[in-house]
Amino acid sequence: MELDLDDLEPVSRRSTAAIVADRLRHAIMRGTFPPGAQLGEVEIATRLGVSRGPLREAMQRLVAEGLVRSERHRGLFVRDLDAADVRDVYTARAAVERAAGLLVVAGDRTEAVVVLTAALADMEAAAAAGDAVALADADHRFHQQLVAASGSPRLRRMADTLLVETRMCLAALQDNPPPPAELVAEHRALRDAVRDGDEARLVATLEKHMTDTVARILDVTPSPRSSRPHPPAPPDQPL
Amino acid sequence: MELDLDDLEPVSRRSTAAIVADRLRHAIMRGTFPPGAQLGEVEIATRLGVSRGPLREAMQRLVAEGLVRSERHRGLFVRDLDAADVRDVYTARAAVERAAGLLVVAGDRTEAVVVLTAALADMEAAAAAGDAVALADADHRFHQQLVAASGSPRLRRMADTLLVETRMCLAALQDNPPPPAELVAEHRALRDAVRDGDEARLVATLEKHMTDTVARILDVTPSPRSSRPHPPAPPDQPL
DNA sequence: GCTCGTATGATTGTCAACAATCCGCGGCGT
DNA sequence: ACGCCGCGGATTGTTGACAATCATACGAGC
Repeated sequence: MELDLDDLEPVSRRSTAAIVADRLRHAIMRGTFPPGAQLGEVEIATRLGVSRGPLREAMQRLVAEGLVRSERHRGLFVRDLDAADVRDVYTARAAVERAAGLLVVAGDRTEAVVVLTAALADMEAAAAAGDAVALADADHRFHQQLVAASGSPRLRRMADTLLVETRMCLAALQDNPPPPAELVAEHRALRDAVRDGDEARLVATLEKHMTDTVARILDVTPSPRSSRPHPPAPPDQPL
Repeated sequence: MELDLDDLEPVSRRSTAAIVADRLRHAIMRGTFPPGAQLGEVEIATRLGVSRGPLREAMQRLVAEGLVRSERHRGLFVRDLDAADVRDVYTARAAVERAAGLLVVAGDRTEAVVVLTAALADMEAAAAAGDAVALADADHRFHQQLVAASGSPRLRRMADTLLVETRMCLAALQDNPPPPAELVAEHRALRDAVRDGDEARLVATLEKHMTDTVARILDVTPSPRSSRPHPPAPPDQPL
């Protein structure tokens, strides 16, 4: 008796707080609000067309995610990440994506290969076009769908949060983009490892990708203009 | 010129939203609000002596953590976890605690051994006294401090959330406690692995602990009174 | 007898105003 | 000239009330 009504989403959309949180997350990710910037409640509320009530709820959600820092009677500020935070984000990402990758390899990986290949194609296209932001978008989607393919909602949520923080880091130095060739090559290696179902190679490639990326970020951080080869990891210099 | 004023917390305490979020988290953890229960805003707000504004902010924080589920114009409900969620919590915990354990072993593990030994002693005392809730508390603290000793704030936050969910699972079947002897033994093995700095043994012990625990939980779930040995993992039976 | 439409009660979503607190600036005293 | 004190402006924290929405119960119609 059933038609194909399987995937009809009910009209009851999400709460406005969730929508506002998404909007703000996107804005922070894009760098619209630079790290350390104060988020005035009234301005943002009026700009989004909502009152301060829902806006504050959305802010609390972002605080729980660690994207904004709340100082009592001072205001809400976008968290600025120092070098230690960058390393921390990538160690956490390594832990989450490793677990997700193992689940993907252990399960049905055909669908995963499809979506990963699609994201990889977008990366290649963006790299060819020299579009840094599209490249970052595709990179983001690659890792997002890798974790999503694991079928673990908790790993997925953690990865989403961490990926937003990753974009925050990258937005701070988007004038100094990573070499697209290496990036694409590393992701292709990841896709290949998933395709072949090679656990060990997937894990090794993933961890190498993480350490490489954090090195790429931190090496160029201290002085964005000079590209000296390898200053041995400055202690804690802020971005 | 400095006295020992290092750890003086400023008078400006945290926002009330954070406080009520902590309070609610504790209540959910203890099982005061059973899974699936509706959380009436006015009742809880009046009971806590705050208005609905801060309470809603705290609720959004808990929603972001995945502890409560919000249905638009219906209300807020404590998330009830089925068997798949239990497995998911423990796979995520395994990923996080594995990474944290590796960081601990790679770094200065003397302090970690101290706090882990203290938590282990509490577990032994609770086990000897037959106090199930104290045992669960000590267990909680053991894993919490293991991750905290890694020095990674993001792993710490993830672990805290996951540990609360773990307690939610356990609260649902606290009338069917796990055998204390095995629990203590496994944690002692974990502490020993950390003490000896044996990466491989630590990881192996950790993953065994996780799979053992999830098996303990799911085996007794279908019919809490009958303790048949090993029904091979019921597909998705709710708690 | 069953189903559909309607009234009702309660709960959530939203808003605008009030109170408390903090930062920056000018004036005063030393 | 330097430091302390108080004030003004602005922002956040909180509150209570209003509007929108949904679940339930009851009665009419087929």
